[in-house]
Amino acid sequence: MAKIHEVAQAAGVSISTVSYALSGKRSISPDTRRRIEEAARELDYRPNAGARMLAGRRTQIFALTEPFRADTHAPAHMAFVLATSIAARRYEYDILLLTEEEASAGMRRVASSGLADGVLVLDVAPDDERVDLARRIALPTVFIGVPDDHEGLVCVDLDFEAAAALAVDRLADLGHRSIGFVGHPPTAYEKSNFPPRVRRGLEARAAERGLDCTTVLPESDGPRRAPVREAVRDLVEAGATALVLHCDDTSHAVALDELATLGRRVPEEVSVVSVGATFDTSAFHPPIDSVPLVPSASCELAVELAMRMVDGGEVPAAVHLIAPEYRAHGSTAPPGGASD
Amino acid sequence: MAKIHEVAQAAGVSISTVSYALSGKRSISPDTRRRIEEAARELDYRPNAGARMLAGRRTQIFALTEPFRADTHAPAHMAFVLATSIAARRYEYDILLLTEEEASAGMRRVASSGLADGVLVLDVAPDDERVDLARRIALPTVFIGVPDDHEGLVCVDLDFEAAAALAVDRLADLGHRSIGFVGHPPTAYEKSNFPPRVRRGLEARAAERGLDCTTVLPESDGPRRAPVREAVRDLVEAGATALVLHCDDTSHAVALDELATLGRRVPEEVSVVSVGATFDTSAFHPPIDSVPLVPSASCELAVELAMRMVDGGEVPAAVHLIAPEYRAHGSTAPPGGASD
DNA sequence: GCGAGTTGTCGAAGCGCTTCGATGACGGGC
DNA sequence: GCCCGTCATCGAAGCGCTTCGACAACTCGC
Repeated sequence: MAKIHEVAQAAGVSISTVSYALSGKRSISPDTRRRIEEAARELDYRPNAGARMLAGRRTQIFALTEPFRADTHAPAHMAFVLATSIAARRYEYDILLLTEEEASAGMRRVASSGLADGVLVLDVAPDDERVDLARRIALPTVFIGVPDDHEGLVCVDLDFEAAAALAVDRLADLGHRSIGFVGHPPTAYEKSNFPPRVRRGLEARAAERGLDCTTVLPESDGPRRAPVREAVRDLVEAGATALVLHCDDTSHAVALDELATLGRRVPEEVSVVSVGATFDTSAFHPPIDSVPLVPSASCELAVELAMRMVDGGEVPAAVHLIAPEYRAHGSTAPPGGASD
Repeated sequence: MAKIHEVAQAAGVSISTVSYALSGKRSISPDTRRRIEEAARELDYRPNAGARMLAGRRTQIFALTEPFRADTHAPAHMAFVLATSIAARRYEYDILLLTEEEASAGMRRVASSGLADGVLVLDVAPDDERVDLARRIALPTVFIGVPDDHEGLVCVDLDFEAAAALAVDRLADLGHRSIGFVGHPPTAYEKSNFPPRVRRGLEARAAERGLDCTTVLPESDGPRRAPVREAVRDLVEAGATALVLHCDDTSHAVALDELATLGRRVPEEVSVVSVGATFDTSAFHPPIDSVPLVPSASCELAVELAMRMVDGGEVPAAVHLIAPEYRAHGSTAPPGGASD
């Protein structure tokens, strides 16, 4: 743990010169800068974190609150944590984990001890307790997800309504007139904030385009996922020529498996699109079209907004919706037609 | 963000008195202490993190490195992260996340900037690159998991060999003579460090007890998990009266489902035990006996050891194995006998 | 009733860094 | 050739806390 003093000595300059050379906050002659950088490298110098926090007024840390609820979908969650961490590192920021009940107490603690420069809120519930807290603490806070009451908050999220609409448009454009929607289990529509948005967006656009749309929210159960299989069978037999899926990965696989069992080819006989649920639908058999969740997009924007707030910039309290993107993998085609 | 100065003023004492009263490092008269605590509460005072790091020589932060490998099992991983965080909070420590490639670069960075007091290493691979690094940095480091080369390291882990042996003993004691082992897919035996230990422990103890033991490592595939079903069928038809499972949750459920399909009752006709894989086997149908992974046990011990090292205590470089525990849920019985 | 502890409190010295204001050296315009 | 502006660098003042040593004010034991 070399100190700035040693670097200064090695480079034959004062410590303030070292500080300025390394931070770039004042101009330093090229020659001096080179000597300093060399000395710093040689000594593997990094500013002491505590001293830096105290003297500068940056901690270079964002707190990430994530209440690991019982219904938390681990893989998706991990993807978001990871994406946030990576996005933060781009700005030389580290992520401090605030879990569980600690989510609220931790936010308070971190705010009043000045441990973090900002807070990123993950796994947002419709009636999230962290909403009130965010309004009270004087720390830049960004929600990744949209709580019901989001007045005065900065939120970032995929535009789930538009995502669903995009899928509907694709199918409508191809000529489908009757589609089926396989959603999450019913409870998900109370505990999380986005499933209802997908459903709403889907049904609204389907109505607009004059499509017949049947929604099924199969219960989750054992390894057989009988309810999902049943849902797929019912929808297809009732005449749906396309399926929109908004459920977990296993249910996706099961739905495809059931279509295969029924002898319905994808996309020749049934088109399939996944909306706002999975990350990589190209690994399914067959690969399926999707309007995917893109954790990096949300997390990068969230971090960028947080950075702007830390830097004293103006960030309007608003819901920042990320435009969805359609990724074709060959699982849609005109009804009764050929692959597209 | 009240400062110690304000608390001192409010309580009518000097700042050093406040510091001592709050840290308990010197005796303070009960009356003074009360006044100080009251003032601190009133002002919602918390020592500034940066100042504390600088002046004390504690950051109150542990870095947690977790390289989110592609084959990382998200739910298990999350459970460990969570358990670590909770264990750390008991000592008033926070967790700083070091992900991905950042795992190594991050360890170096954190060590030389003095951002953390110690490092906890998660998701350890047999040939983990963090091993060398741990030996070089002058920061207390504890591995949660055991790399092949662990000389000079402090490691904590469930005693997987003993866990497997425990399951074998249970079955042997009940009178089983022929058991089947359903493991993870073959690749898991190269990338992770514990599957081989389970297998080794199981086969060794089975040999000791004179049991006939057949091992199958079914490939992982689609939602049907055909290989697992096949494995279960083959083992049972070959005469195994008990099944030891060391695979993911879905495979557990599939195995039970297959037994049901085959009309073999658990535990009357086939006993089933899960070893070192799942957290809660009581939710299966039927609930099954297990020697579970207990993230909290490993993580608590890891944190405790790290704390001891931070406090300058002597912690021998060694593998600290946690004794496994058998949890009965009624899925084992004497072969061809009644439930136990 | 006096020296020797004890106890409770205080002032001040850092911890390692950032940043402000000052200073000296230099160059260009007139 | 003088004045002023720029540029590169430096010294020193904190940032808010912990901790060391000092020191009154007591308490005892004899």
